[in-house]
Amino acid sequence: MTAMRRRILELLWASGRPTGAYELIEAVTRRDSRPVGPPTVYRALEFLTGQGLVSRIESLNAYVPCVHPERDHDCLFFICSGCRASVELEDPRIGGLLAEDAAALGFVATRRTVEVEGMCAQCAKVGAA
Amino acid sequence: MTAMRRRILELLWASGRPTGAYELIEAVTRRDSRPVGPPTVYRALEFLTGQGLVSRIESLNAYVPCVHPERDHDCLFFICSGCRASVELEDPRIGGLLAEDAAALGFVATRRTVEVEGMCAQCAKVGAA
DNA sequence: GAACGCAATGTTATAGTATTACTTGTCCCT
DNA sequence: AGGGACAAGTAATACTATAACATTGCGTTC
Repeated sequence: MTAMRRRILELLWASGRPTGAYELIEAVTRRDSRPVGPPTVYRALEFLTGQGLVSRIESLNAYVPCVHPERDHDCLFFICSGCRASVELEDPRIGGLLAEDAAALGFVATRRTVEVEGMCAQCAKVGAA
Repeated sequence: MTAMRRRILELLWASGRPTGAYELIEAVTRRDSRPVGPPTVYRALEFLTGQGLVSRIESLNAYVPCVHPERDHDCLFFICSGCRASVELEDPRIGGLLAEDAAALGFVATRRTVEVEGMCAQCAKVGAA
C-alpha cells in the first residue's frame, strides 16, 4: 500500500458514492496541487480492486470502496438512479446459484458482476410524492 | 422495426459473440458501402435493447442478441475470456433472490445486470492441457 | 397534391473512459 | 556506489458514447 493508493482509497471513502476515474483524477490533482495522469489513477484502481478493497460498478463505469474487504467478496450492488448512491450487499445464496449454473455449463467462473439499478427507499418515496 | 434496426440485429446474430458498437459501425458501413455514424448505431441499439431483442454486456461494453425475446428477460450471462463467446441463461431463482434482497432494502428495482466471467468448458479444457 | 407533422436517420463535433509505450524516480540489497 | 524491482510520471492515443442540429421520408389533413 503506497501513498498514492491510500489517497485514492481515502477519496473513494470520502466520496460516499460510486466515483468515476476522471473524478478521482481531478480530486487527486486538487489534493496534491499537481497534475496526475490517468494511468496513475487507473493503476491504483487496478491494485485496489485486485486486493478486494475496491469494486468497479460496471454499469456506471465507476468505483466504490468495498465494505468488507476481509471476506472473499460475493457482493452485489443496488444502485439508486435518484441519489446516485449504491448499497453493497452480501448474499451467499446468489453466489451459490451462480456456481450451480456455472457447473451445469462446465463453466469455470473467475469473477461475478451483480448489479441492480432502481430507486432507493428514500428516493422512491420522494418520487412517488 | 426499420431496415437499419434489422440490419444491426442481423449483424449481431451473425457475429456469434458479444460485439462492440464500433465493430457494428464498421460492419454496417461495409455492408452498405456508405459510412454510418455512431449515433445511428447507438440509436438502433437503444431501440433493440428497449424491445428486449438485444442485451448489453456491461463488463465488455458489447451487445448480444437476446435468445428469448418473447419472455420478460431475467437473463444472466456467462462470458468466456478464452473464446470471447457468451452464453445466456435464464434462472428465475436469481431474480427471486434479488427481488427479495431489494424488498428488504425498500429498493425499487428497474434493471438487473448479472454477468459471470471465466472460461467455458471447451476453453477450460484446452487451457488445462 | 401541397403543406404539415412526426419519427428515423445523417452529420459534425465533442465528451467521457481507458490503455500503450516509454521515462523517471525510489527504495532496498549487496 | 551500482543494480534490480516496482511504483509513479508523462505524452500520446484508442475506445466508447452522446449532444446538437440538419435532413429525409412518409403518412395525414385540408
